[in-house]
Amino acid sequence: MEKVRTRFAPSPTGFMHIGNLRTALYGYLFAKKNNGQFILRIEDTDLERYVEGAIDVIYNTLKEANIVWDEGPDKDGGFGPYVQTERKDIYLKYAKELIDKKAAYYCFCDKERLDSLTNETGIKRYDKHCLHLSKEEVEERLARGDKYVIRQNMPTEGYTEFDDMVYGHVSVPNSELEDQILIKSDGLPTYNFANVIDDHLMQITHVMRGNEYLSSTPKYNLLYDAFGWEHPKYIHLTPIMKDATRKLSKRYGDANFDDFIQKGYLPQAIINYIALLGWSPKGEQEKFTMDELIEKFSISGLSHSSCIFDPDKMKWLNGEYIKELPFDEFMKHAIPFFEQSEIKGKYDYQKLGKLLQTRIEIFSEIPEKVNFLAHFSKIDPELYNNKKFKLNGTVAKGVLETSLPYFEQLNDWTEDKLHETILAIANKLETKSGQVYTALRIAFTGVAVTPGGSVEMADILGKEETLIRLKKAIEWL
RNA sequence: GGCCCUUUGGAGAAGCGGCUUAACUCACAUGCCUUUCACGCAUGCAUACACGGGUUCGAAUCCCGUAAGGGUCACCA
Repeated sequence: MEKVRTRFAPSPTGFMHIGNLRTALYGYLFAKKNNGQFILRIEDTDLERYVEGAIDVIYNTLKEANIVWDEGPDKDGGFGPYVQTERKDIYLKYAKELIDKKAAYYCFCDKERLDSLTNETGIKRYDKHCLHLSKEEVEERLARGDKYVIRQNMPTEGYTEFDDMVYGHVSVPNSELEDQILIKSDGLPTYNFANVIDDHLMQITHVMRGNEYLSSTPKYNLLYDAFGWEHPKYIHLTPIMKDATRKLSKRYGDANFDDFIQKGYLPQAIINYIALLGWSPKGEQEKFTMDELIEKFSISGLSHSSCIFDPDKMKWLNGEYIKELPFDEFMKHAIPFFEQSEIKGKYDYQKLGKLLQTRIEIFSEIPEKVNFLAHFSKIDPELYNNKKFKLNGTVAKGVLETSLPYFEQLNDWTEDKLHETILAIANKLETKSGQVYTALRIAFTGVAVTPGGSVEMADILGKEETLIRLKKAIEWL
């Protein structure tokens, strides 16, 4: 088999959408699976949509996601340049070749005439008006400097067919194909044209892209045919939806890679999750490293139908990744979120981190999980009610009063000693230790749910503050 | 509207004519563990093959039609 070469060809519009990232991922996985190359090409032919710094967003996202390109604007593999605006002259040359072959023609129609072509259903289709211009007239108008575009001359009858590696055989009537513009009046190629030229020149063997291109694929093949070039293999990917009828898009918010990173998702978790969206591996494994993804990836696992992005499942996966992070790695991600919380600068982040690592699925949950520490106000006696430990406000009061002197006398304020102390208190009271633990935990924190038990809480609060809180809690009872 | 594509429980999906009284994962529920919550482990719920016709001894799996959803019909990609 020939060497596999795939490409990711984003437009620099400023964001890396999850759907785009998935397209890049699959292209990368497929290339690497087949020991091939993955090429990054920048499609910036739409000057109006160009956003400053957008190329860096693409670079950074791919790097964070661990998708490495073998060739690209910054990495010449002999097929450059890899930025379309830098290839402007190439396209024009090929367009002229097509004109010589009568597969394309100059068109001078202005916007008004084009608008007048609109039919009763509101759909306009170019009527090949300029195809019939005489050679002399064309040359005269060109010499005069008239604005022009170059259009592809489509057949009007018959069918154009192709085989897609996921959808199978697709057949489209040629009457549906418009004489699309190849070169715009600003001299730059349209996406459709530049794509064909570049994919051929860069020797791309497999074209992976969203299935919005499925119905225009015949146009591409007609272009390849006109040049006498071999078609690439096509792999069209289903869209990722927000719900049954709406596509996931940045307009509906938060579908960008960066947004997820900022919320505290791990790049590998995002990659793992989107790999599973629209592709399913053979076995039952769902958690994969990039290398495993490369090894397992196959076109046959690609889905035919659109899928709905499930934030819950991505969260769960992210939680799995968080749990297996080495602790110091976990803390590196966690610290910025502690800094954003209300306990900023107070309490031991390390100790809290230990408790939190199995309790969060995304890092941004940290503030809401620790903010309670910054508040301590009158505790509702109802909070002490606990059937299992035969606990209520009255019982709790006794437990707390008995406990106070024990803690006051405890100088070695460590988890081990705290445990011993609590056991001693339970012993003294002749009650279950759980009753003491629970009463104290409520007294120390004032909330029903905490990320750790009474010992951990006391340890984090420190002796001084623990005693203050304990005394207050007794008062409130 | 024309054309193209798609259709398995709430979500992702396996299934490729008999092994399917339809796997697995998330979500949800319950139990165990346990000083709360969570983790972990176990069980369960959902009672899902869009609908209608065929073909076949036999269909989620093949064929046709209908419906619904998506895409496309730009000097945007």
